[in-house]
This record gives sequence, structure tokens and C-alpha cells, in this order.
Amino acid sequence: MADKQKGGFSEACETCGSRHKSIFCHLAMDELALFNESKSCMSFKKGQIIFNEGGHPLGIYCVNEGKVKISHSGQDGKDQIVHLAKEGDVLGYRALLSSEKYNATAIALDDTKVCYVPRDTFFQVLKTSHGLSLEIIKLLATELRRAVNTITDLAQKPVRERTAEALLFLKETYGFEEDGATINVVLSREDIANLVGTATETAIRLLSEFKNDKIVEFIGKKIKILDMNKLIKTANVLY
Amino acid sequence: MADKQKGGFSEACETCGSRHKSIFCHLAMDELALFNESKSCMSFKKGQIIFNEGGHPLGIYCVNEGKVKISHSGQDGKDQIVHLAKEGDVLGYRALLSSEKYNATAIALDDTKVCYVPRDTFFQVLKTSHGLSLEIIKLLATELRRAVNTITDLAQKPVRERTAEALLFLKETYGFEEDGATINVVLSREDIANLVGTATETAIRLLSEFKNDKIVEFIGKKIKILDMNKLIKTANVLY
DNA sequence: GCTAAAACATGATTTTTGTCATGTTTTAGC
DNA sequence: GCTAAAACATGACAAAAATCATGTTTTAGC
Repeated sequence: MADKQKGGFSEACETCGSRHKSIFCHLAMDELALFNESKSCMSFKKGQIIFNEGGHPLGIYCVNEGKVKISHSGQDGKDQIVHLAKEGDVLGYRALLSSEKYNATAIALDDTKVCYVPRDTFFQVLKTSHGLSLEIIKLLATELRRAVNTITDLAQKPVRERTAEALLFLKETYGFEEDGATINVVLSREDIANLVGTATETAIRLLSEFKNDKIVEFIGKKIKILDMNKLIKTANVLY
Repeated sequence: MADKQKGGFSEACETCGSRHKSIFCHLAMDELALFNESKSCMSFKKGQIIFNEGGHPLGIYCVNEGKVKISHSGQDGKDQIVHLAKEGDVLGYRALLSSEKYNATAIALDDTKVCYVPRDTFFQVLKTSHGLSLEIIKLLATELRRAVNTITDLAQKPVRERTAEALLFLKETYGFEEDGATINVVLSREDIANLVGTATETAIRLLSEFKNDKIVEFIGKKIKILDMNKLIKTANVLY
């Protein structure tokens, strides 16, 4: 199990660096203090489950460090990756806010540290903080727009374009290494396939093609973009 | 152009029947009065555009009567239908809330009556009404879950299953006629294809197959479900 | 360092789906 | 009611993508 602790790596919510990147950026000091009193800090090793589809949400998770994939399971058990989270991202809020079970599973892609804010504290602050409501509304609205764009892509674009687009998305989400070209995340080919929405073999083949076309190069388990223009062209997006 | 008027078919927001089905169900009387003062009533004929992708939202639309398709345009101009609205639904709120341009176009499927609440009034009420914030959050959260499920379907299910599912969705959204079997909406084959996410010819072919399999029957421009069990099985969903 | 499992790779084949072509039916406007 | 346009339909074919099979490489655990 994950290491659940009150002390450990944790610092106070009031001084937390991740906060400024999150929906809690505008909270007042006394509201942050409420969070701080009741929050737990948790560490998850690579591959560990943070929460599970079908489970009941009892709080929200704030990613402090690390990377998390959020995937939704189809009928035959095949996963579709519907979100990739990083430091500053909040997880599990959608289910909590609509009083539903988790509609997806969150798994750490890296060693990950999260702060867990229990349900009651979250709602208590939500009740008084209109700013938080608005931040949540904005976040949901943005996610919804992204989802609609993904729907259109899945319905209309061929797998090759979507695969190229996925690489651009990974770059947007996790950025580059110091070399300014290697995408800073490790995903298996299966994960990439589940992000693109295709068979694993197809994803492998297309990535090999991209390599042959000198669009990308594989550096260990990471992908380095050699020709951004070609990649954008292959993805068929305005950039 | 649409007939924009202050009087006409409109009744007061305070007594509007559609309100109870909408996110405005918990508004106080004085808040409703604010809406009522500033709202416009508009009528759109079948096929008319209510708002256009890329345009700037200046208010929200409350559907009073009629049916509306909301579609997002792909690169090659092919539309993807991302939502179907009916009485009580609110349109255009996502773009307004995230201060973005419209990400989709709304077109009347029927002769449709809407109430238009200008931006400022909406935000004024939103500022004071915590209940409205929560309703909007719930609505967005529900839409987001639906979108995630659609994404998984598009990525994983074959067109035949998705087409059957689309018919079930149309039934859920618009219900049956008095006969208890005919889906109460008229959509062209192209619209159905754009809802399913497939080519028009493929949608036509699959619907013909469903007819041959005695799953559905075509009554004029409407679709009658003859064998619900078979349809559910074809859609491959738990129901 | 050895071994089993997982991940990656690639070929062959089949299935699914889209595209193109063509013809018929229905609808809307004069 | 006539006519043009749109919608519907269907066949033939091509392209895309999934599946199945098999082999190699890498990784993780003892």
C-alpha cells in the first residue's frame, strides 16, 4: 500500500509551490489552513493505483510531484487514457462534485506524491469560497472543450495523424528534457496505443515509421522529436 | 434572421415550465426577476443557426421548446455532433464560462424557441447565487463524464455497435412518440453519421441492415424500434 | 548473472470501414 | 404539378486498421 502520513515530505498548504498552478491559487490563508489541518500526504510508487474506477470518492488528490495516467475501461477491459496529470493537477474532483463513483482509474507513471484533502473539508471551503467555485467551473469547462475536440479527432482523423498528435500532446503536457527535444515522460507502447485509441501493434508500427521518416528517435524509453515541423504536418493540426 | 422580441411567446422566467428542468431550478424569485428583466425571446426555424463555432458568446440560451443539434467542425469541414438539446437545456454556457469562443455550432432541428440571457445578467446572478454555481458544476461534471465515455466508445467500439448505441441515445434524449416505439426526432442520415462518427454511406447501410434484421422500421423520416432487446445486444451495452 | 515475464517488433492475413460511382426517391420552391 | 436539389440507397473497390502469429529484446526479481 501507499505510504499515508501526516508529516514526511509534506509542507504546509499555505507555502506549497504546486498550489499556484492549481485551482487553489486564489484561496485565502484561512481556507488553506483548513486544508492543511485535514490533509494527508501520500506517496505512490510507479505503477501503483491512486484510485480505482467504480470506487467511491472520499476526497480529492492534489498532485505534488510525479505523473499520473487516468484511464477509463472499455467493455473488453481495454483501457482508454483520458487524461495525463502532472504537478499542480487535481484528481478525482469530477466524481466527487457530481456525487458519482470514479469513472476512471488513476495510476502513477512515476514515483508520485499527492496531498489528499477529505471530502468534508473540500466542500466546506467550496461552500464559502466563490472563487474556488469559479476556478472549478473554468477547469471543468476547459476539460469539456478538450474532450469535445478529442471526440471529433477520434471520429474523423486516421490513426497515423492521431498518433502524431499524441506525441505533440505529450510534449505540451510534460515538456522536453534539458536537450529541448526529448519528451519528458516514459510510456509503454501499450499506453501510447491507449492514449491514441488504437491497437498496440498499430502504435508500435507507426512509431517505427516515424523513426524511419526521421521524425523521432528513441532515447531509451523516451521519445525525442527530431523534426517538429514534419510531426506537426503528420498530425495535420494548426500549431 | 431569427425573430428577436421581448414579448411574443415569452412568459416570465418566474413561471417558466422549462426552468424546473434546468440549472435554474433553485434560483430565488429576485434572481429570476433579474433574468426576466433582461432576457430576450427568440424563435428559430428548422435549420437556422442559433450560434456559430468561432463566434463570441454574449449570453446563454435556454431552450424553451424544440430540438437543437450542437456540432463541432473537423478539419475537412465534416461535422461531429457532440450534443443534442431539448426543452430545459441551456446552451452556450461552456464558452461563456471559460471566456472562449464558441467551440461548436448550434442549429435548430425543429422550430425552436429559446430565451437569451445576456452575459452580464448571468454573471451577476452567478456571483451571488452559490446554488447556481453548484448546478453548473454538476452539469459540467456530468457532461464531462459523458464525453469521456464517448471517447472510449469511439476509440474501441466498431461502427455497428456505435450506430445501435446512437439510436438508444436518441431514444433516451427525445423519447418515444405516443406509440411507445417511434423515436421522437427527425435526423438525416448524414446527421446520424455525424453523431456516430462514421461516413454517411456506412450509417445508411447499417440502418438498412437493422431494418432487414427487424430491429427497426422507418416511419416517414422517423425510426421505430421494433426489437429493443436486439438493439441493446447490437449496441453491446448494459442497459 | 540467470530466468521468466513483459515489452517491443514485424510479417501475413482478414476485417472493417471509407471512398467513389451511379441510380432512385423524396423534398422544397416556383 | 414541375423541376432542381437534396436525401437516400447500393454496388464495387480501395484503404485503413485490427488480429493472429511469431520472434527478439529488455526488464525485473531471485
